[in-house]
Amino acid sequence: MSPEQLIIEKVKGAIHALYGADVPQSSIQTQATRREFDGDITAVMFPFLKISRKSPEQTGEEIGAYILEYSKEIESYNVIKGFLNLKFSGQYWLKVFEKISTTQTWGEHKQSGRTVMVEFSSPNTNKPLHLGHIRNNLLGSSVSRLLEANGHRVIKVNLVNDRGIHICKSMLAWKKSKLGETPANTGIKGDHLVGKYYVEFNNILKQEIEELKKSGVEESEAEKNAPVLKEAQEMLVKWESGDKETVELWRTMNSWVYDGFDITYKRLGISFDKTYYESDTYLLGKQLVSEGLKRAVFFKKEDGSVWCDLSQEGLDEKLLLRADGTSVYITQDLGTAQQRFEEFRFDKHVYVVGNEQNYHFQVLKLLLKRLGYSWYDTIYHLSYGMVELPEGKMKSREGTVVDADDLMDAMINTAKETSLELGKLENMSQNEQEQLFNMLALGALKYFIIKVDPKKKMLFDPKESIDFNGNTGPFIQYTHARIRSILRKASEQSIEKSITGANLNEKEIEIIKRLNIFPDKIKEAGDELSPALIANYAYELAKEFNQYYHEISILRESDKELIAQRLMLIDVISGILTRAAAILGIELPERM
RNA sequence: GGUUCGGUAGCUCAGUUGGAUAGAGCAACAGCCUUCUAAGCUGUGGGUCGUGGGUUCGAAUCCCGCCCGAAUCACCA
Repeated sequence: MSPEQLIIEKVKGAIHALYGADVPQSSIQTQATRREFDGDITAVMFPFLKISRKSPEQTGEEIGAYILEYSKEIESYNVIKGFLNLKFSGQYWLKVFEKISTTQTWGEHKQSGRTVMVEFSSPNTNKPLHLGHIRNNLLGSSVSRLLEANGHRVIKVNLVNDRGIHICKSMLAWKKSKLGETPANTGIKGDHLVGKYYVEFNNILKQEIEELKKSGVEESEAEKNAPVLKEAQEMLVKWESGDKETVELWRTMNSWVYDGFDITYKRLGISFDKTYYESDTYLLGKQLVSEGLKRAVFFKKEDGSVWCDLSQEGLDEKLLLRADGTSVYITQDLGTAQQRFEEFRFDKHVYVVGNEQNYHFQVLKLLLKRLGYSWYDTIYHLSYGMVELPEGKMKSREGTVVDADDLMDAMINTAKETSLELGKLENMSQNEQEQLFNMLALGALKYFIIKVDPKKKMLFDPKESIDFNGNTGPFIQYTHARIRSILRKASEQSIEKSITGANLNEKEIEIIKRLNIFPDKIKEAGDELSPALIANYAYELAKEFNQYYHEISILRESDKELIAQRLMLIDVISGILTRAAAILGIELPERM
């Protein structure tokens, strides 16, 4: 039972004994006592005044006195205004500490028997991954681990958008260049090479539009009628009709991209249980639409296109099939969702997709509901805000993006410079050093991105991201390295760690309280699908340790029992930090 | 215009089911390395929590109006 739950029981009992009334558990409000007051848990007295018919102070006094008399866990109490502050005994916290330290899986929850599918990443194959994708990937993978820690069976899936006009654009520009460039003959990473030709296409397009405008064509017309765009559209038709040459080129260029993506995913520490390709799924859903049409859930317009009227829900009409009978994005998503449900019978399906698609998912759920699927509400759109740069938004067409690979390289460089400056690596081999730089750089990047509430748009300031001081990933890594260093020294001197029953100081109790709420944090973060809560938790814990570190000398104490107990405490801290970091995907070094 | 989401210190962000004097980091300033790692610690300054009402013993938090910003409302994906 948590301290808060315990206090709720006690207060309930006290009110029953003192005033002969039963109050619902929900009316008993507790919170951690604020630092400036003496106590651990605070109960709010205001809701009970009608029952006690006394002042807030007097009510608090009476309840406090009663609890003190009948509870061995409570050491003292005080009342300030309507707040009853209760203080647990050191013995109580020692027991809590013992429980945490003997529970190997502290923070992990029992198997829930629920299956959760998480779709994330979902890249286009016409360009390399950029900062926005990094946020998506980091969110998706940390949310997956968070759900696993909550005992769910998690299936991570990726839906690769490998077909459509965008990839034709890259293909066309590549073909036109007649250079025959490949990753092998240029040494360029596959996704970057294809991305290069996507930018090239847009350059050609821009040029053609300019020329058309010079010859007197309106801008909007020029944008629609540029020859190169027509060519790309023709290419898409060729692809859809299975034209051998086009399909061959498409396969080749996509394979370059996949090789490139694999490298980036690996660096980011990301994997999937199943990968779907849109070229396989884009026709799915037509069946659903025609059934909906039969049952008059949808309707057909004169030109033959199929729509759903969502005006009742405050939305517009939504297109489901084009006049020529081909399917659109949402048709595909309807089919995919249904297929996945048949296959996995998930209890929840999380889509990690940017907030520019809020409307899309609103519609998707509504359509599934209209079609009569009872599981429509298990679909959850984890919508995250855009990543912006100090100069404004990123635009991949104009090449003003922060490339994922470049960014990681830059951060590894900074990690190297910073580490060498601080000069702590004398005893490390070249190989170990490289590993450390990599760990620090990715730790910094991951923490920087994950610590922000997913809903909010975030600003990525390169200057700030490479700062390894303060509320950062490297701070947590540093804290861990410090702890491991102490434990190494203790082990060299054969000092045992154990819980001896020595008195705990205030800071230690504070730390134990924080360790104690770790399982609740995991639960809360899992319910809200917000790894940011775990990031902040880890930071607070690390900060508390650093303060503790400066207050006392763990190994220089004369009392052997005290040393043993303190070693045990920091060992537990290191374990929890490691577990929290694992959820965030951050590796912690043994030394740095 | 409709829908959705944001607005907290100069900047980047936290803020538990509504609770006490709203917190971190960065930046600025002042201290702390003969001691287990100074990527650290301590202190100072910095706030009409967008705004106006309402509910309540009590509001950054809940409700309503307004202001500002973002995304979206395609026979693109």
